[in-house]
Amino acid sequence: MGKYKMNIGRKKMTDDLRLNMDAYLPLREVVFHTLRDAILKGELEPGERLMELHLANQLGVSRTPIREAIRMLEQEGLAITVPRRGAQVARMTEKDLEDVLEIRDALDELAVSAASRRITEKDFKELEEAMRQFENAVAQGEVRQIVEADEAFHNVIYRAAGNPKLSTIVQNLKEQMYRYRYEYVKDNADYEMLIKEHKSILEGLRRKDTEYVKGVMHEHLEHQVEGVRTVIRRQKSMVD
Amino acid sequence: MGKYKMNIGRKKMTDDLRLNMDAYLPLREVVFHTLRDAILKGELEPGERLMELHLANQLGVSRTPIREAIRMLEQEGLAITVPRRGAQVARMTEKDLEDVLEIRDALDELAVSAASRRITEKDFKELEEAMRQFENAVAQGEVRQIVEADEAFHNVIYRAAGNPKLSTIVQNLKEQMYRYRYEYVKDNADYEMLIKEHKSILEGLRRKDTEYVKGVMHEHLEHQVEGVRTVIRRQKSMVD
DNA sequence: CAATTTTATTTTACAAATCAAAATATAACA
DNA sequence: TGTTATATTTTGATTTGTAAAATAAAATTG
Repeated sequence: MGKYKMNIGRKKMTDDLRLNMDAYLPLREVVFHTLRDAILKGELEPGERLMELHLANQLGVSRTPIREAIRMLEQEGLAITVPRRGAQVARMTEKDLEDVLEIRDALDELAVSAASRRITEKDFKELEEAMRQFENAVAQGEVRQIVEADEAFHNVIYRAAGNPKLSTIVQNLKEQMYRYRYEYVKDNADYEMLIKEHKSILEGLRRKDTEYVKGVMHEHLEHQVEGVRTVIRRQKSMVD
Repeated sequence: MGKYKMNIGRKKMTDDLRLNMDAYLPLREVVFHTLRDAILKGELEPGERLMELHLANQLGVSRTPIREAIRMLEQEGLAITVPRRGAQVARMTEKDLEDVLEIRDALDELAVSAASRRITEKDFKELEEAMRQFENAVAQGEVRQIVEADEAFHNVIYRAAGNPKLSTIVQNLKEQMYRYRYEYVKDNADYEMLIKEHKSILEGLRRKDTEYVKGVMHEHLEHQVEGVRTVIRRQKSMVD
């Protein structure tokens, strides 16, 4: 069974990747972050091949740091590699999406109940600030900013939960659907509803009404599922 | 601040690591699994340095696959690396333990409720088999077997939940405390209670009494926390 | 003799060149 | 046209070399 024959991306490879060298970090880290960003922003598309030599030339480094960065991406689930075939940007199926969101739902519950216990006044200030940013971004229609402000809002909550490992895991889960989420926010999102939900979450946290916040959070996530599902369906139908 | 001066392990490095070459896998994968097993079994102790050249000589490979394997361990949280200082086996603090278990608790809840919905008769058979194995191992006092049977029992449940990503994450969380758990099972565990709890879980799943199973599972985990906490305290006091 | 400075050694980080093996693309042929 | 043979590309792994940082050892000085 030539099961390797199918599903091998052969798409164009983005020409413009640049390293951000200002930080003093091991090259592999810089490469890792560069590639990850490119994947999350969609510059490197799902299925696109990650060829060592090509990337090395493009980024002006040797194959060594490229290879190490790919191992890291692989472990994060952003790339998958087939022996002797190399790596490609991970695709996401609807099932993958559902699995990820099932987990996020559980972890959001944890985050919310831990956060309602541990949240400080400083955190509330940050939440309010993130909300303002979000509303501003919506007003200006800046998709990138909208996504980032939403990100910031939720990160405050995860941080307030006081469990760094939780933040890391959720961050990783988010990353796996980031590219789709961007599309979703751009085309399908009901911003007004999102704003309302953020307000409810904030307010519920203030009242320490954990169950209520859990509920809102769950809905909030549910809306994303639908949006992202649409995007994935669309992408899939483009491939066929 | 010479903050790098402290906490650098300078322990002996195990002499006997062997590669298991029978599987046809990229060398980096074989190395990765070899090192991971060594860490989980405690052959490589927390804080022990992972020196490329040394490992390369020991395993009879070049530095390249060693480096790539270290990147993978790093991403799994089993090793930490400081630039220009190299990698060492990750240590775990009590706080780390609590964080991990807080997450596992949440994911166990998810696993249990998903599993009670999706579990099949075949899964039940496997659960029963794992229970038998566990009881046998207890009867014979084989610690390694006990741990493995317990592992198997819980893995059936995670698998029954039908969410592979959940399994992966939980697996990873478990790994981070595996070395301590082994010690705990050896010295502190109340086997009879564990057996009872397994029975209750199985029975609860049969009755599809999700809330009940969640409760037992929670207790089950709680007991582990205490045991592992003891081990960590002991290890810590040995370092000071 | 202790504390500091200098020197040497070790180790990581990265590059580059090389080779085998597998996968992919191309050309030749029936 | 479809299959087979050939060439090319790409990964996997090794080896060698070099620079820079960290660590250990030796020399120096107060």
